Amino acid sequence: MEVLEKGYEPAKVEDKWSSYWISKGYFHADVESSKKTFSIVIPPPNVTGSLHMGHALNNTLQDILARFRRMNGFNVLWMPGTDHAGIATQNVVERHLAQKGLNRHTLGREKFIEEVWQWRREFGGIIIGQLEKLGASCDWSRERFTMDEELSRAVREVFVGLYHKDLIYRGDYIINWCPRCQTALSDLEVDYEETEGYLYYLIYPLSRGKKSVVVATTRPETMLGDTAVAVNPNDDRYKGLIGKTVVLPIMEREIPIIEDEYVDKSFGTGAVKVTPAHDVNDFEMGLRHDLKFIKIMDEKGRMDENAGPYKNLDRFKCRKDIIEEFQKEGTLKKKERYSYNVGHCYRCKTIIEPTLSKQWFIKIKPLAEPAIDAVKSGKIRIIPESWEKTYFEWMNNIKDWCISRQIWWGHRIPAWQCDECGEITVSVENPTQCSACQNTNIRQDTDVLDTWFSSALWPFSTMGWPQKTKELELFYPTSVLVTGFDILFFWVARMIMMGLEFMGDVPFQDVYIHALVRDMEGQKMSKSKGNVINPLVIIDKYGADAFRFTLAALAAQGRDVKLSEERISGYRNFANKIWNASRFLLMNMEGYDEKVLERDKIKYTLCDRWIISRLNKMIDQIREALENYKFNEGAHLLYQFIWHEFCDWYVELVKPHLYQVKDVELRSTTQCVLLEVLGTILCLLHPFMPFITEEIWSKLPNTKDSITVHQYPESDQRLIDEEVEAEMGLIMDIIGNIRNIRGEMNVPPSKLIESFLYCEDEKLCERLEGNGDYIKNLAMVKTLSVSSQKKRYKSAATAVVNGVEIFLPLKGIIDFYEEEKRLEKERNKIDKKLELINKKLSNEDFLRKAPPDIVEKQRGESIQLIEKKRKLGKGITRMKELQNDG
RNA sequence: GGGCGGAUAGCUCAGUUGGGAGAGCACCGGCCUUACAAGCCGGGGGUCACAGGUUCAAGCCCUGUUCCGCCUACCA
Repeated sequence: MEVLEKGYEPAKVEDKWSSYWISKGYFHADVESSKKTFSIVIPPPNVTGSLHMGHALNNTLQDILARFRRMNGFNVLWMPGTDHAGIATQNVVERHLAQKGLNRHTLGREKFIEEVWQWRREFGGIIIGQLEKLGASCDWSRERFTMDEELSRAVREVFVGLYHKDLIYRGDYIINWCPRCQTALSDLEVDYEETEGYLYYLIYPLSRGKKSVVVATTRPETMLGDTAVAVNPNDDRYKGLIGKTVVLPIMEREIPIIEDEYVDKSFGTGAVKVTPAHDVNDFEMGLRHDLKFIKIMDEKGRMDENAGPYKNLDRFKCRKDIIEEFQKEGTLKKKERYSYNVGHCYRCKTIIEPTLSKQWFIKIKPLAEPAIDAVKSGKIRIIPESWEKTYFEWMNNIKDWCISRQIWWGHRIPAWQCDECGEITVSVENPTQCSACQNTNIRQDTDVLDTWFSSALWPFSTMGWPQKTKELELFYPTSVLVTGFDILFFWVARMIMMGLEFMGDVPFQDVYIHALVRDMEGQKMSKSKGNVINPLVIIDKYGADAFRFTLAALAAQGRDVKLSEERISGYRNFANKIWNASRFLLMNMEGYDEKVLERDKIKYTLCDRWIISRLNKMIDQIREALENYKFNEGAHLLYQFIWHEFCDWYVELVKPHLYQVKDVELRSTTQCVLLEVLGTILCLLHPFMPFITEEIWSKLPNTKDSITVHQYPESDQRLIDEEVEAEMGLIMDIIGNIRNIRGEMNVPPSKLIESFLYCEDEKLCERLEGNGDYIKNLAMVKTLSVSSQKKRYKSAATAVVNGVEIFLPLKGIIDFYEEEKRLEKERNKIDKKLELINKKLSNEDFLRKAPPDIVEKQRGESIQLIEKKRKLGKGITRMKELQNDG
């Protein structure tokens, strides 16, 4: 029999198993299989990404589900892959090029894209290997990339499909522009940050007369593009001015004063400067009032020729200069400190500039409606349910989705404009001529699609759509999507819309939304805060299993995960505990031969029956937890059972059985139960801790295949035995009470003492007598006498448990005064409980209205407590007497 | 402005047909007991944020208050 090394060293075994599982093809989803299916698509990490805590949590949970289902006989497909992450990747590669003194503009588009591919081949996708390290049981043979040819084909099909349904349009709209990335961003890609700044009050003189209007603004440079001043129609202050004009300072342009409900009378001066080409609201006012749209900045955020004297100035320098100019002219009425939200590019943090621009949009309402229904009807279940409300809130107020990006890395928009007639041709295959006039001078749109456009197709594009593949037939819709709430709108909602539109069915049945991983203080982990814990470092230090288990144990639904290293080391200890229990077991397997024992003839001891009963209860509870995404419950159940029931009690209880060389049958039975229980534990634990369970499993004498493909334990209700649990429970209580007395009385463990049990029930006496060895061994007592005849014990410490009185003669050791205090403390506790129960029992309403079983329970408890109190009282009296005697 | 979540032991948090207040860590005391000191045994510690209400019974359901997070929004 192989004996385990002392102490578990994860680093020695993890890689071995990772490659073993893959080489055996255990994670491969077979389309020819007739088994029921379970499928998950991974939220594809950015190809530039490296494993962070969010990934670790996300993929640990997915892996637990995948392994759980696989062991339950499902044909599991966990589809892995990466996302091309347009802006992020382009930025990374640009930085990379900059080190070589290159930039994309000098390279040109084609060369640059080749560089990105090159970069991807060299450095991209390292996260895949990191996921393997974590133990993720993805079907790696199916790894996909959003820019793969097949997936790009799907993107084009979808674009063309939507275009022909008039759900994609192109137009001039105000969009969020990042002057650094030089691209449009969707509303979701803008991060707003509260920023300290100033609110400037600018004086605009009326064209006629000496009066003027004062407008308040945080972005004075935009005044160069003002084409109106707006006031609220109900604002008496400005009643007479509507329809008149002011002269825009610097530009010397006459612009109208208009009325619009949008204007808030109470803010600033109640008069708003209107810059339709550089502000979302002003844009809409511009449309309503048919104003001019004057762009004053270029794509780099510099002032352009429409900015008059400020041409070529950076927008922030211009702001400064404009203010100086107003100051000089005496037309800056005042400035006041003001904090307001400023939008930043989510990728590079540059302040975004709302700009008028020609972009592609998806008309989203028609797609959103069925997506709302899918959740409303329960076709898709969002877990925890509380997120449904957030989903509906957003979906009901959804705005058209700007899908074009002015970058190079991504899916280029499959639209060609004719030089001749200007018509647009949209096509899956590259066209050679204009669809309207057949001219061959056509040029493809230079924009690429928002990365989330291709992500939205992920659940079916990865399975071969638009072809009708077996994968789609078998695995779509997927069983569950596991993701963080931060991409609920970016990704989840859009997948639902696209899935319904193109597959005619939802992309997944369940959406499990987990929380964010934060640091101990509850702060989001970020490089700038320096509070990042690197999962790879953690895996090296504590092992992937301990790490995974920690994440699962902390992943309570709807609550953030606050991660600390202490916690991880705690679960590392747990892994070690399992290791050592297994080590102990293997050290005592000598002579084990399962053939010696015939299943149905095995004579189990009480503690065997007890652990088997407990185990079978546990199996049901863990199954239920995992089926309901209660990862933390599952983890805690396992922890509790393995450590505090199996190790602390069962293994300790049976040690003497193993040392029995004479009673071969007893020894063999124990070996058998130990192996059975440990094996089951390992299976139950495997989805959480795949490596250590596989390692130990491989060393057990009664196992053949990999645990990865072993059947997940199922409970046998016939083995759950309440009577056995009660009886063992009583013995454990007795042991606990004796240990407690020893502890309180400072009796060293090495000191063996005598013990006496008294109880009136003769049958119980017999049973206790029969199981006396348990008490002797675990409570460190040398003699145990059980009797239904009450004797008088001098100088004995006492305890009462479930009608059984315990007497420990501790002559010379016991301090009567201390013992009296100990008993009194005990009695006080009982008094408190009794008080509460009596209050209930003396309440007639309670007796009349509460369910009978509850009342009965309380009565029973009351009787027990009274009896215990009486016995403790006697003990106290005795101690008092002894003190007087002494 | 709107929405969501949280407040339970020193710390981090579990706790759903409403009936037992719990875990891990930390702390205190005792142990190298032949699997494990990354361990074993024992112990102390809580007005379940506050105020009301429903109920025989509330950490849990309802109302309000305070404080803290997060999401979202078009007050320049």
